[in-house]
Amino acid sequence: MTKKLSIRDIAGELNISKTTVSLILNGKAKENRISDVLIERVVNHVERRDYKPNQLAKSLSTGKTMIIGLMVEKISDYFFAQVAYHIEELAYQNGYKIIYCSTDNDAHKTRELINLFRERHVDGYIITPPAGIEQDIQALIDDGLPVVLFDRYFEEVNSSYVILDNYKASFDAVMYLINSGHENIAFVELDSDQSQMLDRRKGYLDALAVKGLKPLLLKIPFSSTMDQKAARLVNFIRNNNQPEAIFFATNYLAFSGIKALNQLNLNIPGDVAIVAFDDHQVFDIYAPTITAVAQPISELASQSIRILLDMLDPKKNAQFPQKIVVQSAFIVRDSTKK
Amino acid sequence: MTKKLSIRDIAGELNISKTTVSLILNGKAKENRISDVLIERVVNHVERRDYKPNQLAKSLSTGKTMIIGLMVEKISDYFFAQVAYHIEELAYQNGYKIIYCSTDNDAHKTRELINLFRERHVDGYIITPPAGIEQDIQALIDDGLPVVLFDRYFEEVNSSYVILDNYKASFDAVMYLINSGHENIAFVELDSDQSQMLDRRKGYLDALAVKGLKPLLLKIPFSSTMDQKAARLVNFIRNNNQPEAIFFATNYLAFSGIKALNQLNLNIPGDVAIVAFDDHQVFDIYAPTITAVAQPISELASQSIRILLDMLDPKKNAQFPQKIVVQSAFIVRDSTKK
DNA sequence: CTGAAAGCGCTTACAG
DNA sequence: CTGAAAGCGCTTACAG
Repeated sequence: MTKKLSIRDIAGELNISKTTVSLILNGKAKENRISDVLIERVVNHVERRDYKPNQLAKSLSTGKTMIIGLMVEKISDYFFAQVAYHIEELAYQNGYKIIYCSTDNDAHKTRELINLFRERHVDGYIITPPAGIEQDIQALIDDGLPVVLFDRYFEEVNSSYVILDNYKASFDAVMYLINSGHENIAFVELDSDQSQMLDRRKGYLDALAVKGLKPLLLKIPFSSTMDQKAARLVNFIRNNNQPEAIFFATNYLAFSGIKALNQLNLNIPGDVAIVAFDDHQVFDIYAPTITAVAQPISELASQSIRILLDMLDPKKNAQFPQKIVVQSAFIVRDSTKK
Repeated sequence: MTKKLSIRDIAGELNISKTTVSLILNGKAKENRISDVLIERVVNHVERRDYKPNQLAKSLSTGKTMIIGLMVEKISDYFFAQVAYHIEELAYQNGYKIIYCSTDNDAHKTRELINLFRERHVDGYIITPPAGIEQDIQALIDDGLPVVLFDRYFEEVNSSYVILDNYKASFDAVMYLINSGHENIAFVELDSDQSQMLDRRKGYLDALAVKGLKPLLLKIPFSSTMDQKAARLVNFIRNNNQPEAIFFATNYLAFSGIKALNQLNLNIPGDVAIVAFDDHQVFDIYAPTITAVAQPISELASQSIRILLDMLDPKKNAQFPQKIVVQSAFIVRDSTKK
């Protein structure tokens, strides 16, 4: 392993000072009135020698790491994986790297991860926060660190965030079911009081209320397995006179629901119509295809990273916090055909 | 934002030197015969003041970043997302963080990413290499950097790797189809000469050869969309006298295949039996459920990170390169029921 | 236009 | 047992 080149080597080879090299490399040559000839000589030489400044040393003296911490609920979940993929793209395009991790929706784990990221001096944070992490987010903001919440937010924390208009998406989806002639419509959700769930539930309840229909809710623990979820659903469907339609608050809940319906030998949509919140590649392939509320993934991703980059760039002079609410698309497929 | 505590502050507050604090914090107190009393005083004080050493400064002087670079084909792909999730877990447990990125199977992009990681001084690399990146991998190894290839490897590069026994998995899957009475068995693969594809193809061809059956292959470009893939498959099935069974070399190819079969109104498994390489959550839910070759994801992940950690820890004194070949499980479901 | 020098916050060989 | 000092490789205010 050949010794890595340092700025001192470059300066030495050129018989000039490190300062001059550094200024040129950081685009501050003009404002220091360094001659074009010298600039070119340095740039050429750096290129020829393939010199790359040590980012660690750079970070230590500037205080910037050019790293963004991305904390999603679970990176192996299709929705979050897609979002992460887009955010990564955009971050790299802007010279930032991503360090990511999964919170597993666990406040304790998330707290430790935030501390790790702080120790690493990441420049900014994009977080899908679990319940119970409010104070840590507030502390980040109080310390002047750029934070964008994503997918959900906290009423009591005045932060930037990017979320879906969950209420409207849910309301519209249920209205569609009602207008298709269904009356006995169940809502299957996670056992969680996070903002996105609350809004989805509220949309469901309000839509039913418009027509004076009776709600029927099932809450399922986030951390249960697919089979446990399916088992709960089997019971739920049996014990509740087999609803005409079921609205699932997430796509993996919908998968469990499909499994349950198969176990009960119920036909979709003949016996039970279903709608999933969050689209999935497979919904378009399943027989029948599954009607879904689609989140605009690339928009969610690009808004989040855009806000963060704006925060990171004082020249932008943007106002914060920015609270972005994005609209979903309702994709009608066969699982709701009468 | 309160000024961050530094080791000099701690030393000052305790009226001792930075050296002593540093040695104690790095567990080198004993070998420097520092008194237990002092150790305790320092540890307590550090705790009380909640002092966290600046990792950047630490990295600059030690040359270690405690960061591992993880480059997968596409983080939003279910298989890679799962593997990444496990690797992340294990890395964090061992005090390492992960910086990840997707190669998109593109050598040019991957080359840039490797350079970025090098500039960042990541301590080690886990990579699913695209074709054409052989020399860059070799350069990494030549420079003494720990590298573990994953999912595929290069004949011509003598590196550590962790892969599936693709040949055997494929051979066995096709044998199962043959023994179930199928003769006209197609293989749908990616248009790629990477090791994992070659081995899967070879397994297929050899299994057919055993019984003297005629192969029927379709190659599909990696970068096509789901719909483009499905369209190709529709043509393929039509033009080839509708094979009795189709073996898909990846799970997303299988999804395209299912879509194609649905478009053709063909029944699974009545008209066409199917098997997918790489299991997927949804295969267990789809009606019919889909027979698949399951990769042992957590084993693949844990072996990869284990080798890398061994490389990173000279005390382990392990031998390298290590070449690990892991066995798959064949999960029979309804899509191959006669 | 350019360079010497201090500083970022650690680690560690060395001297006592 | 403990501390002063050099070094990791950058940046940047300051002086000329």
